[in-house]
Amino acid sequence: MGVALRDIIAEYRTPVPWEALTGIAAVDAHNALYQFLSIIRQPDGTPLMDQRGRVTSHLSGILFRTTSFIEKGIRPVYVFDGTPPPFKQATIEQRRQVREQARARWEEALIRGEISEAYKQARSASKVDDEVISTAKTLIGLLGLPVVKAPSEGEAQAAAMVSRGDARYVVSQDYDTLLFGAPLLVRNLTVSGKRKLHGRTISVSPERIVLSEALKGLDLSREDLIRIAVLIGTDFNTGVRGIGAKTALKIIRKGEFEATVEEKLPGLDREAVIDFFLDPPVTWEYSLSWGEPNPDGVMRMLCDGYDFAPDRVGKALEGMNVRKGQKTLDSWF
DNA sequence: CGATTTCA
DNA sequence: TGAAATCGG
Repeated sequence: MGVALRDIIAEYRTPVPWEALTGIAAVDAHNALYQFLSIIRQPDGTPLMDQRGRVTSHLSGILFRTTSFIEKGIRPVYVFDGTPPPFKQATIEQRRQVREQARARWEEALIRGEISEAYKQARSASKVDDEVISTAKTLIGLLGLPVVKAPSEGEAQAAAMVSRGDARYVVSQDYDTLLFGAPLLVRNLTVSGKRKLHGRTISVSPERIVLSEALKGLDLSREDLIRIAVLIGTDFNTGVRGIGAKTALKIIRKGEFEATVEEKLPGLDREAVIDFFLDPPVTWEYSLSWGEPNPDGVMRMLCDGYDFAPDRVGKALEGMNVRKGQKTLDSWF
């Protein structure tokens, strides 16, 4: 779900204009899908669904964001998760329980007629399941974009692809990719530039975090940053209750990481977690090739399959380079 | 969230 | 016309 590094990383975020973001972007697919699933909902928490009751929030999100990226000169490659490491199991189980509780609370809130509470719980009940992943991959393929399947964590794979120079930056809301060594992370890469916060609409713009700048500014090595994350808690270990990013930073500065772990996190295999961040399983067996979008295939999938309105899908596709295959698109109107 | 419509 | 409201599936 992401490491709570925000309190020490925040000052190294800098606004970045869209024009500076052209080129290949390694998108943390799980992060994007979760975002879509959790946010694209009705006020009572009901997600977008087709007539058969299948969730379509993520398909809407991918379609419109991807076509918009292409128009802006951004070439996204969606990086998906592979098999999680065994020591992530506790986190996975805990999240499952949180989701189940949220689902129950969602239903209860609906019965009481508490709409905003229902929405909040529905968000927490979101799950990026196999169906979401496979339908997302199908749509991404029809849009002509490459997909990379990580051997393990998608965030690690995306970071490695940027390190190697196959992509310019990672797109994610989470800071975990920095721990995996992503040289450049871009957050808030949302098209509308608006977000609802406490019922108010605030404007958000893309921001970048350059890992080397953050490490230099904090006077930390990447391993130190990982140690801070371990104290706070990561996807692979629970942190110390009462220790946030600021406190963890002080502990690292005083050289008390080992002692703190011994005392507060007994039984934690800290080396295993640190090693995983420093040298995670990644693959170089991928090919980044952008094909032509298949407008007819997209229309068939979304309109025939999931009850999307042809005019809206067609309009989104027109923004892409559908010069070829224009005839097939016209035939839908 | 992103697109579209409504409203001041 | 631009920001706010709401629609989409």
